Amino acid sequence: MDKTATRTRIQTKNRQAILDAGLAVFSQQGFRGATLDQIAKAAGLSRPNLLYYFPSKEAIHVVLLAGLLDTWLDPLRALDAGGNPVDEVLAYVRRKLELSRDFPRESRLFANEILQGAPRIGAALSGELKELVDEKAAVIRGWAAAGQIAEVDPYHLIFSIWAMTQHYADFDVQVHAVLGPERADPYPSAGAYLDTLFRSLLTPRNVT
Amino acid sequence: MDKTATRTRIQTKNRQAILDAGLAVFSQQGFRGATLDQIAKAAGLSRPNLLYYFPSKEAIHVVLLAGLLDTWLDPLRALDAGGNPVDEVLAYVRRKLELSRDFPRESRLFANEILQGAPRIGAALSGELKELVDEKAAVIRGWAAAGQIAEVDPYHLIFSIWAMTQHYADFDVQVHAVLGPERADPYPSAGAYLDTLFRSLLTPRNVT
DNA sequence: GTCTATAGAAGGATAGAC
DNA sequence: GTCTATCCTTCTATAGAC
Repeated sequence: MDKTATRTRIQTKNRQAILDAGLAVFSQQGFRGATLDQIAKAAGLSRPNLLYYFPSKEAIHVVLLAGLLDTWLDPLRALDAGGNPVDEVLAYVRRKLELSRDFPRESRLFANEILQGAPRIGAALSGELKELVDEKAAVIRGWAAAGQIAEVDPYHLIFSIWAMTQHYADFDVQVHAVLGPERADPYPSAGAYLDTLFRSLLTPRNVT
Repeated sequence: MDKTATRTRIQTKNRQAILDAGLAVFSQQGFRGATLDQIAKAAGLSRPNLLYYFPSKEAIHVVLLAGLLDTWLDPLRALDAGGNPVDEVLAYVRRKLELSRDFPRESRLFANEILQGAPRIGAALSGELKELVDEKAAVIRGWAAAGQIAEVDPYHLIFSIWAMTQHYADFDVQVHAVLGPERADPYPSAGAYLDTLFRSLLTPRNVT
């Protein structure tokens, strides 16, 4: 039996409203900084009613974090050892940037969790995440050894892709403050810039 | 009269201990997530005694944030329009990375403030910060127009430098989880990587 | 300057009527 | 399923003794 199948329409709707509100509040205030009042208000429910759907504040946070890492890593999983090396990396950058554009709150939720020392997903970082990165780092190292891309540290390459793409979601306020109102949407130009940046890094030259 | 001159030795010492403790707690928990108890305990004082030195929780936070942006921007201010373009940018990257290595808590304090929507330094972002970045962006644009560096969007160039250098402080936990215990200090290799990355981006080639 | 005691507000969670 | 009322804890801040 699928648990969701036993839910009425109004249950599904309210659960979803709470998760959406929780995402908004937790991603901005962090777990400790968020209050049930803020979440309830954003969800359009009373505080006790909210607790009818979730047993505790933490339960909401846990549901939000679960699966987040998965979504976040899907683009890296898609990196194909059999594809064209430069294209594969650039496609990864592009997909990661799209995630920041389309799911900025999820990105900030993740950032908050890491800033607070990853109390809830620390294990997944040194487990799942490390394994996947090790695997893909080996792929990238192989491409470099074969002369298909320039010699780079694959770990720092991946870190730099994460840092730069997530920056547009996490530091959104700063980006907009600096660019001013004339350049309201930074994503098109950011995409072009990152494409140029990583292409110039990876394209092999001066092969001896 | 310098206010600090009128303080006794014990006042100076305790004030400093509180600010240091506040930095540790605020940078990890954010403003709302931090409690006076945590700060007092970290400073080795009782809670009422802490409030003898600072009138409120917010007062501690304000002192910590004041001057933070200044320190953060000093390396950018040092970018010299008269210097060698590529060297100037690479020196900026290096200095910014050193800041992350030497003051990771300050970096995380800043990250928390931005994630929360920059309630206390939003004005400085669209004022001071934007002005400085506009000025330096014009310098970089000039270098590109003169063919001294490759054509790049100067704003995204600066964003990418911020993102990648601060990443090692802000996402420290994740970086260490992925690299594992064997590579405890990521900074030497990060410095080399970033040097290569921005050198390959900026070095002009295929001049037509 | 530091402590104990405590006020007063806010926050998480539960009880029970409807 | 939703509400009012309420309990209990945590939190910021103050009072006042020492």
